[in-house]
Amino acid sequence: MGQKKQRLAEAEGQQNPPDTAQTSSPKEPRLGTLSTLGLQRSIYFSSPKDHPVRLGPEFFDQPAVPLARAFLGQVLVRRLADGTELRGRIVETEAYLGPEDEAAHSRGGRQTPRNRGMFMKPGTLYVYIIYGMYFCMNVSSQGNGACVLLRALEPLGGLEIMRQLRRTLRKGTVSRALKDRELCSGPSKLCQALAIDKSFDQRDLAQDEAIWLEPGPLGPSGLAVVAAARVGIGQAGEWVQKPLRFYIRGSPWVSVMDKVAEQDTQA
DNA sequence: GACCCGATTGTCT
DNA sequence: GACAATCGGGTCA
Repeated sequence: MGQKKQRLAEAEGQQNPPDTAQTSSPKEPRLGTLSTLGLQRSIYFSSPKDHPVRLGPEFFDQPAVPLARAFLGQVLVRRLADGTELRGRIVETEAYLGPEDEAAHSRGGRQTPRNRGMFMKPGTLYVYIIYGMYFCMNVSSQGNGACVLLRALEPLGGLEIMRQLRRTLRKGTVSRALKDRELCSGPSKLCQALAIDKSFDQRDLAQDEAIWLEPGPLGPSGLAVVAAARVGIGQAGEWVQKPLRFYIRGSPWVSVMDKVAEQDTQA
């Protein structure tokens, strides 16, 4: 319990980050991340003319579980029509394994117009509508019908824009200002905050001009990662319990913490 | 067509 | 913690 308060306190302390919509923190030099990641630039990074560093197709070409882990710590960037860049560090993901995974939309090999993105090349976005009013964003991985759901971000830049987007897209009328921790702490919240809708379905995260992934200051290595059961999958038999949700331990930005899983992962 | 359900969120108690 | 909101997509007749 005190632990939670401490996390909250830490979060508040980390808040007020300069709301630098277009720049990354000077304390977090991007150089060095490549070696931290243990990746080779020539393989994992491409450098389109206007993006100095973005994760290329090879990054996404791995099975869902390692890809879900690899996403942690990386920075999702969304460029709006006016050029504003919104940034968030990925802190929580879920892996969906494909036909054999009873909780996946591709279970049993089902392929429909809606979930086509799941079967497209790794890095393809699969954005769908849930509960008639929210969006969820997945990224196709290696493996037919397998993908990774992005569940939560630590907002890094463009917080005020995110707040506006969340405010205007939320139902209801006049509402209080959202705290930073409420901006991207859920799969549909992050879609709202980054203005991601159905029009992003089947786009290529490795190529698109409006959305891409940059290597994070820390990358996934060196992070303590918790593996927990996925959220919100009711009837999927044994698949309900499988530890296919991954989040950064201690991060106050995740949507749901799982204390039991954290203890199990501790060892 | 008709019907049912959902990888969620926000509000109220 | 319980529950309503809201509608696209999947399934079945």
